[in-house]
Amino acid sequence: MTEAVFHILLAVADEDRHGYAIIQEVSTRTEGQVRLSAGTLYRSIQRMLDDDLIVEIHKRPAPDLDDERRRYYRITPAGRELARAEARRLNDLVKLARASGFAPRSV
Amino acid sequence: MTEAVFHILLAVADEDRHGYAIIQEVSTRTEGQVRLSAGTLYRSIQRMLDDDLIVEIHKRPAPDLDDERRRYYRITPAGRELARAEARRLNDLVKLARASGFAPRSV
DNA sequence: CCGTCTATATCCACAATGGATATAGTAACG
DNA sequence: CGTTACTATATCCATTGTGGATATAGACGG
Repeated sequence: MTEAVFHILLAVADEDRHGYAIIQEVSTRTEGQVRLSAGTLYRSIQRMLDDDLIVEIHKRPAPDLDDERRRYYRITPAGRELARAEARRLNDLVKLARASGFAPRSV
Repeated sequence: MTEAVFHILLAVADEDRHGYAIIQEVSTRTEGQVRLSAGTLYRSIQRMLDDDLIVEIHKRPAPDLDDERRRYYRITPAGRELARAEARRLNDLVKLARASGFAPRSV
C-alpha cells in the first residue's frame, strides 16, 4: 500500500469525505507537511474503489451545505483492516529504527 | 526517500556491509517481512552513493573471511541525519494513525 | 476582469519497483 | 557427476505510482 492511500484511509476514518476535502484534511492533519496532488488523489481513489477499501456514498448533506459536483467516500471494513495492518507495519519500522539509534523515544 | 533506502541505511548503521549482506540483514531484522530484490538494492545503492548517504569502503576484512567480489559500504553523517529525519516522519505518521484508532498503543 | 478557490478528471514524463537474465565461483545432494 | 542452491554484483523490461500541468466550470473577491 502506498503512503497516499494510507493518508486517504486516515482522512475518511472518522467521517465520509469527498476528494477535495480529503486533500485539505490530509494537509491539516499533517500541518501542511503532506500535500496530496490532484493526480495522485483521484487515481488513488479509483484504485481504492476497485479494491473495496472505500465505497461511494450517495447520501448527500443538506443542499445548502452541499456542492453537487462532490463525490463522497466512506471507508469499508476491509479499508479499516488494511489501515490497521499498515499502522502496525509502520510501528514495527519505527521500532526497528529506534533499535539502530534513530527515531525519538516514541510518542 | 524510499522505504528501500531507509532499510539500507538501517542495515549499514552499525557496521559496514556489502550489498548481498544488506539483503540478508534486512530480511533478518524484519523477520523475513522485507525481502529487498537485487534490482532494487543495487540501484538504490547507486543513488545513495550519488547522494552521499553512503560511501564505498576499500578496507577489506581478512582474506579468509573476504570475498573479492564484495563491495563494502559505510553510512555517512548525511545518511545518519536523513535516517533520523525519516524515522521522525514515520513516527509522526504512526501517531496520526493512532489518533484515528488504528495503530497499537506504541512500542 | 482577473486571480483564487472549489471540485473532479485525465495526460505526460519521470522515478522506483519486482522479477528475470547475465555472469561466475562454491558447495551440497543424490 | 550433474543439477540445484547459494553467494555476489549488475543490468534490462514491464508495470506501478508520482507530481505537475491541463481541462472544465461555477463562485467569489478585489
